[in-house]
Amino acid sequence: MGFGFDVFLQTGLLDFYGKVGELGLARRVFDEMPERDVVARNAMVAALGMNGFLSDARKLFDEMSERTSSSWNTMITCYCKLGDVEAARRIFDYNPMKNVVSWNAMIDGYCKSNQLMLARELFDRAGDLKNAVTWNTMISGYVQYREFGKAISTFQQMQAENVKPTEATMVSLLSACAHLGALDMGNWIHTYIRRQNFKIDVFLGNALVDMYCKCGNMDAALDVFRSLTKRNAYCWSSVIVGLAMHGYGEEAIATFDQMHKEGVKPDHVTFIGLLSACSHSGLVIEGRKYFSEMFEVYRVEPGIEHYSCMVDLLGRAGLLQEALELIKSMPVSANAAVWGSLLRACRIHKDAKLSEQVTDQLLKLDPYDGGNYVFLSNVYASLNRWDEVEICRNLMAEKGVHKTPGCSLIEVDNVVHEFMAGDAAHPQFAQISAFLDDVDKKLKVLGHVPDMESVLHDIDKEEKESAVRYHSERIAVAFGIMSTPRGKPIRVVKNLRACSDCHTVMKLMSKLFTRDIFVRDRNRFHHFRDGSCSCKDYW
DNA sequence: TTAGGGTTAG
Repeated sequence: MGFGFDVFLQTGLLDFYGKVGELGLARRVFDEMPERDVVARNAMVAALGMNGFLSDARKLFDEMSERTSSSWNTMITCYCKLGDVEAARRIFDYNPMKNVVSWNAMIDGYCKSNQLMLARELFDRAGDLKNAVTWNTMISGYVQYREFGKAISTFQQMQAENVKPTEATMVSLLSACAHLGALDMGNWIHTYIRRQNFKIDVFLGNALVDMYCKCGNMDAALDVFRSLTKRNAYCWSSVIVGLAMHGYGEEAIATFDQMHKEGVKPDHVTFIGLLSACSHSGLVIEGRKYFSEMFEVYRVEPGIEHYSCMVDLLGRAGLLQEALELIKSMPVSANAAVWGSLLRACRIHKDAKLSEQVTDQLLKLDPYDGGNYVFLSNVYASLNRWDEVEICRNLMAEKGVHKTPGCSLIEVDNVVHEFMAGDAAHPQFAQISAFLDDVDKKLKVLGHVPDMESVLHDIDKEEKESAVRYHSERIAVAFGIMSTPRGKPIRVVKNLRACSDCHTVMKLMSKLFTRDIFVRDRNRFHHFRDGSCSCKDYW
């Protein structure tokens, strides 16, 4: 008995070392084992493969006189994790002991290598063999590639086939809701979680917190957060990012201090949240302090996103020179996002001279770099340099880069409706359009003059006006007001930043219709109420 | 005791 128990313990230790990346220690345990059964060999194959020694893993696997289904599945997983999905597929096809784990590992391998079609093909071929993990793999694959609608429809299919969802299913679905801003569905999932008595661990807890933050219900997010018995850096970061998005700068800082007190180490995402919180609330002194502490105290290396937050913070506060100095001191060269932050600040503070200088810097960026096309084209357009705009657009077409079209989402009666800028595809578009015309007339009476600054197309004034009116968030909000009961808050998610004219119109609409309007743009939440916005026009 | 699914930002 004693002998067998030793092997049992040693195998556990070997597995542990393999999983925490201590391959040397794993090897030593393996070499010193008096008896190596198939379980120990499987664990060693996994330890080698997962730590990058695929050929050693393969050699050990090939030498095994006896194999279990785990042996085969370990090889499939190792090949997938190291990016050789074709090799994994060859093992999968050849595997004489194929079981549901083999299918799941292979489907996940396709998902993780951005081959969703192949994943779905296998998923469909798996037929009745599928278990909850198979479904979860497919659903999380869709969420990872931002196919949120497909994730939800796959979940509905899972329910139709009477497969019981698990905590992992809920985590993926909540992530989809967070991205879509689908609060009603998120609430439904939370209720479902309670009814099923699912265990709310750090994964599920964080998914709930994040969903409530991103869907604009900060109170519910904090309720869940406070109820968690265990919180990791993800949970803290989600709350801090959430508070930042809602413009609660002081609260974000207090939360960060609490995180520090509880001994949870912040990561780079935590600092993105913290610094953007300072930025949204104009907390310059605090922002400077945390930026310098992030490496000195917390050993988190500032990345370009953190510099971007700081440029934004300093720029908004009118410290344009300091922002410029910071850009010059960056260890990596600035990208369009960083220069763009400074350019926005120049516009707010009406510094034409620096604006010109920054524009020059922007124009020096590589036009062949995909990320720069759109920004450059807008800069040229603002200077009325239409030839260059044309060149940028042609380059974009040539390279197959397309400008991200403005897109807004709104959930009405458990259905997420999607609107693109100037989009006439929605079945109720005629009514929406008439409604917006009517709103326009009312706003003109109130003295609203459309601001065309953010419509950078070489078109005449009248066309510009209609292009503004049909920005996606405006269509979505109009649709929301038309299709929901009086007094119900409107919640819209937009993929880009709100333009200044839409921002003004939203304020007026919140007063005109006595509605709370929440718009989550790329940067933060705007809560429009009674003619003003929670961002205090500072965004 | 060995094999498969889950979270923050971009």
